[in-house]
Order: sequence, then structure tokens, then C-alpha cells
Amino acid sequence: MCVRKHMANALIGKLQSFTPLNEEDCRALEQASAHPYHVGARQDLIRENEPPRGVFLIVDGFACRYKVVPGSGRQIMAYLLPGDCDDVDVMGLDVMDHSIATISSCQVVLMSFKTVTSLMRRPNIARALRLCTLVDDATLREWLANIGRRSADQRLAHLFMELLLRMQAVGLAADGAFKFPLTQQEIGDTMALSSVHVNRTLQLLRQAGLIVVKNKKMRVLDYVGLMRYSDFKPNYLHLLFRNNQKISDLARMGGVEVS
Amino acid sequence: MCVRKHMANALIGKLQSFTPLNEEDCRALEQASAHPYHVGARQDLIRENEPPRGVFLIVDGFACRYKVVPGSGRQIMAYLLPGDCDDVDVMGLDVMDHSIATISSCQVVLMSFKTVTSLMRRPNIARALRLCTLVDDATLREWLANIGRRSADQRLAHLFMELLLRMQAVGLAADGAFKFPLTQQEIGDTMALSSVHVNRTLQLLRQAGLIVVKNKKMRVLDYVGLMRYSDFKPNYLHLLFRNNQKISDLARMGGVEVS
DNA sequence: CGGCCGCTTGACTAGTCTCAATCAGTGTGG
DNA sequence: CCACACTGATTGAGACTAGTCAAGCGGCCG
Repeated sequence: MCVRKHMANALIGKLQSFTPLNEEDCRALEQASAHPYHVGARQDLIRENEPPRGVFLIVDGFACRYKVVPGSGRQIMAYLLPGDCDDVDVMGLDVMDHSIATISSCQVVLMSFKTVTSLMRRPNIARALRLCTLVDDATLREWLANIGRRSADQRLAHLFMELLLRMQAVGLAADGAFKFPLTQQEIGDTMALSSVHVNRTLQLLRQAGLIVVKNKKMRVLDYVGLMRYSDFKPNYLHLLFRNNQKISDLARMGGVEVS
Repeated sequence: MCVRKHMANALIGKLQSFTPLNEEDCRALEQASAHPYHVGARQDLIRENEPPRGVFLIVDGFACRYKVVPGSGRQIMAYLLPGDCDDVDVMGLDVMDHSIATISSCQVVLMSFKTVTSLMRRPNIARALRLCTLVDDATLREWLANIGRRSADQRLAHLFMELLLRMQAVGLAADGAFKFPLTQQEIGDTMALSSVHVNRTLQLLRQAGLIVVKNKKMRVLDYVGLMRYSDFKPNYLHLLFRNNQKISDLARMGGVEVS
């Protein structure tokens, strides 16, 4: 197991939370993500129907997967937070079936297929990356249930609770607060609501004393309340795989049986 | 490449449409799926929070992934049609984050982790199974966009078009018609609509001369119309990977640029 | 024949959307 | 330093899609 903490590198931190990595693994990952480049806010990294050029890794900032539905704007289908990356198997695809874009300005690495292939030859890394994909899939399913079944207020509460946990998992939340660069329009694009309704719903959550949003930062004032409010069950994030004690505790506090 | 046609085994047929398989590959797959067992309609195969016992493969019938959202019924998040199977990586999870249940009565295989591991040692099979997962993910994203962005009538039209293509891809649709064992309630659970609204919406699509549903069979009367109606783009099914000429033609007829 | 499940229809309700106007914060050029 | 422009947040009013409740119908099975 790699002894040094690599929280400077969110990817390493995240993978280590899934599976132990040795020195060699860490070196390989550091090398692979050594040269990020800067991308401004609201820029496409790759568009639907384009052939994948490699595997994107977000080192810093918020990015998202999205699709445009003609006549109804766009649907955001996932957030890519620092340490998150594309499905490693996109290499196998001829063309992308969705687009990826930055939300805030980002530090991005585009790993070549060769790089990814050599990373995947390391069993620990391969295992960790596969688990990442599994969690991404589970998150997508949870979003489907969220959008399909919950009312606007519960939907937003659920999303914010997830963001808090995910940001905490990569060490980017302190005291319930984290960077939150999303516009209300973008929140609406995510949760299938109009920006007007997002606005009114945010006021509701604020009045309920659950959250505060200000200066592109969100603070969760009462995460137990937020979990209850949205019926949030953290199981889909599979946090108990992870060796961050604080997160596991938090997960348990949801009042959920996590066997 | 395996010369014999294996359409008796939907899985082999499906994998072959992604990548050529040799005799050995086919034998291994046949062995792995040799002993399906029968499960009645509306039975859970595995429930959320249970540890996975293996990888499910649907040999015949309709099954689905779903989650129950307290206070709002259930959300179906995917259909498993004949030849479809669980994500091979569920083996890596401690507990399921969703349930899997039959819709109609089914023939099911539960492949042991050992079996799956040995299948994954065959490069062709591994590649094909990974592509399956990628298509499943893309389908999930498309459903999210569908539920998030489209009106009830477009949503249903889109779903039916997808089902037609998928059933055709495994040789289970003839002349635009295929088995359709879903109740209106289940369609609603899938597309996040009430059963009452599903009922009225189906009448709309019927009156528009697009589909007929009768005796647990659906017939698509005008698939070009259905595609237009729902703005269906078949790209997410990645059909052009597949060696079924008819499907590729159909995909192109959507009027879509599929590079 | 009776019971049950699923389909159908009607009437009413409500959550969310759309349109439109105003306000606030930030950055820019004169 | 101020006027202006632009983007995003906020508020109000009215319209509409889809949900809920409730009753009746139809076909299948024991």
C-alpha cells in the first residue's frame, strides 16, 4: 500500500479509497495525470457523435455529461468532480453517445488509450477503476429514480446531499461547505426542472434551514435533515468500500441499514 | 469466427453482433448458459442490499432492474431482454444497489463468479461483454434524457422504438411485432407516469396509427413515423458495431447522421 | 359463476412550465 | 469614476401537463 497521502491528486485519493495501491501504482497514476491543461468554463471537451480521443480525467473543477434533446434543451446526466473520469471502456466505442463539457473552469487530463491500457494492466488500478464505473452507473440509476419519482424539493435535496458526500470523499468539503459553481439553469438541466422552479425550490430549502448558497459555494446546514427530507440512502455510492472513516460514519447516520 | 448460427442462444447471438467469436468461445458460452431455470412472472431475482450471488443472464422473457422510492412506488431503470445480462463487474460489489425482477415468466441463468471469471479470460468474450455494458450505460443515459426532457407521448414512443430495435437485434421481432408483456402500470413505473396517463397516451399513439397493442404483443405500424414522433436517434444502441445488416439499415433510416 | 386483475373513462387537483418584467452583481469601455 | 451591457437571480400571473380519486368495464381463471 502506498504510504504517502496523495490528496493533491484526487484520482489517487479516490482509487485508494476503493482498493489499496502500492508505490508503483501511485507512480503510474501520477505519471498518467502529470500534465493537466486548463479549460475555461462552459466548454465542450468532446461532443456526441465524435470519436473518443482518449479518457478524460477531471483534476480540478466541475464538468458534466449531457445530451441535447431538440426542442427541450439539454439534459445533464452526470457531474464529473475532481478525481472523476470517463468510463475506461469508451476506448472501445466508435463514437460518443453523449457530450462532456466543463461547468466551471477546469484542470483536465486527456489520457491516451495507450496510457489507459497500461494502467489497466495493474490489477489494483484496474479493480479500482472498474469499481468507479460501477459507482457511476449506480449514481446514474439513482438520478433516474430521483427525477422519475421525487418532487422538485426532494430532488434538489437529494442532489445536494450526494454532492456533499462526493465532495467530502475527495477532501473538497469542509464543515458541510463546498464549491458550487452551478447556475440555477444548470441545476434545472440536471434535475429536469425549469430555472424558475429551481429558484423557488431553493428558497424553500433555504427557509427550511437546510442549505445556504452564496458566492458559488454551498453550505449544508443540517445534513441529517437534508437526508430525511430527500429520503437519501447513501448505499448507491458504495462508500463502505472506502477507507474514509468520516464518510462511513456519515453514511450510517442516514438511519439506513448498510449491512 | 464461429460459423454456426447460435440464435437459439440469444447471448451468443448478441455478443457475436459486437465481435467475432471462435468455436471455443461459443462452446464456453453455451456451457455457461446450459442450464437455465424457470422463474414465474413478477418475482424478484435479487433484491437491493443483498450481496450478489452471481451474474444473471436472461435466456427468455422480460425482466427489469428497479428501485423502490418510499412514498412514490417503484422506478424501473432498465429492461433485461433475452440475451441481456447483469453487469459482469457486480462481482466486485458487496451489496446490490438495486433489485432485479422478472416481468413475464423467464428462463434465467445465474452464472457463478467462477464461470464469469473464466469467460472473461477469453479476449473476444471479454471485449463483447464490455461493449454490452457500455451500451447498457448509454441506454440508461438515454432513458434519463427521455424521462427528463420529453412529454408523455414522446416518451412512450421513444421507449417502444427502442424495444423494437432491441428485440429485432436478438431476432425476436418479425414484421414490426414483438412480445410485450408489460402492464400499463409497469410502463408507468418505467417512464415515470401514472398508469392512467399511460392509458390515455397509448390511445393517442394508437389513434396516430403508430402502434397497436393486443394480447401482450406490440406491433409497430409505422416505425419511421414513430422515430420522427419521438425524435429517436438510434446511435446510443451502437448498432453499427453489429453485423446485422437490417438493423444498420433501420438505424440509418432514422434520418440520423451515423458517421 | 364469481372474483380478480388490468384497462378505461370522467372529474377534479396540483405541481410545474412559460412568459414577462424587474433586480442585482460583475465586468468593460469611455 | 461612471454609464452601460450582460448574465443570472427573483417575482408574479396564467396555462397546461400529468396526478389522484373513484367508478365501471372486460376478460381470464379457478
